[in-house]
Amino acid sequence: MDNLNLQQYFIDHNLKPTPQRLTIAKFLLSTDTHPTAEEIHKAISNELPTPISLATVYNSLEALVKVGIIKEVLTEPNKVRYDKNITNHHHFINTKTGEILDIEPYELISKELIENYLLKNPKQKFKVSNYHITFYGQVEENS
Amino acid sequence: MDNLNLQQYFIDHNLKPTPQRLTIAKFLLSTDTHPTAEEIHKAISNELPTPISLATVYNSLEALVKVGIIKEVLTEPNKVRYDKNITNHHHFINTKTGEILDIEPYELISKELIENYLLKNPKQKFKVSNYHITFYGQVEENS
DNA sequence: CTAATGTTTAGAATTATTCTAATATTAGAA
DNA sequence: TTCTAATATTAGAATAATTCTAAACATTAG
Repeated sequence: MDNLNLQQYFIDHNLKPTPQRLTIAKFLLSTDTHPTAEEIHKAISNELPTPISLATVYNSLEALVKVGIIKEVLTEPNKVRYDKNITNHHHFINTKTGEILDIEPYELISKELIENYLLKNPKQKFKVSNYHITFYGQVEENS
Repeated sequence: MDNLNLQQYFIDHNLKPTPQRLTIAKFLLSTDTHPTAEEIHKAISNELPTPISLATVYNSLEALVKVGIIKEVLTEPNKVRYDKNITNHHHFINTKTGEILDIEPYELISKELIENYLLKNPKQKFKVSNYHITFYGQVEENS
């Protein structure tokens, strides 16, 4: 999403396209990493004419989550990371480095399979609206 | 696991079976919920002759995680919940109530399926050692 | 231009957790 | 048993991440 579309997206979702929010959103959309609020704050602090406060980073992230442009990722205790969202997807955690990789949701499991699976659990009927898989393991780069 | 087996398990894992640790472990093994350290502290505080400190609850939980009797569950931002573990399993989060249900891992996805799936991601080779699914949705009790 | 509304800010407050260093308990040796 | 070394527990301080507060600022509608 480029700058102009981002502005439009904000307006369409009743969110004022302030420089702070735009900068944070642009930064997140430009990276494949999953930074914390602190990390975002550091990363963007020299991209704005005046320093941005950490509170604004938190406020903005909350707003961006609300309009569905980014997502929270919970992988470590007591730390929230943020992920440019748009699509639903899964995560692979490299157990050696802690790195988080996005995994696209090619049809891994069909909704039917999931609901049948959950039916084995005898006491309840589950209506699954969404699911998220965290894979743990190691990665070898292909040559 | 009963009291005696618990003691033995601790000893086998080089963990002194102190009253505090035993009480916390017994409490967790007796519930299907996924309480926080605070909640555990409250729940057990009158099961011991002298009051237990919150620091000990944290220390004990860390020790119990280390010996593999319980697991951390990360479902909400900035909150760690604990789960009697033993088996690998998944979680269903009731989006209405926030309740967390354990889902037994009947063979939902085979390891081969997972690794083939991840192969679609072109740049890397993944060695999956484990995976965890969080399902989100609603629950209807069966009559 | 002004009022109303919404946004950002610094710093205080809060929450969950970890650290510290003093005291108590434990398990094993004497 | 009693002693001792190692470990565990404790209260309270410290820290980390986040949220709150209330003042200042900016933007928009009239």
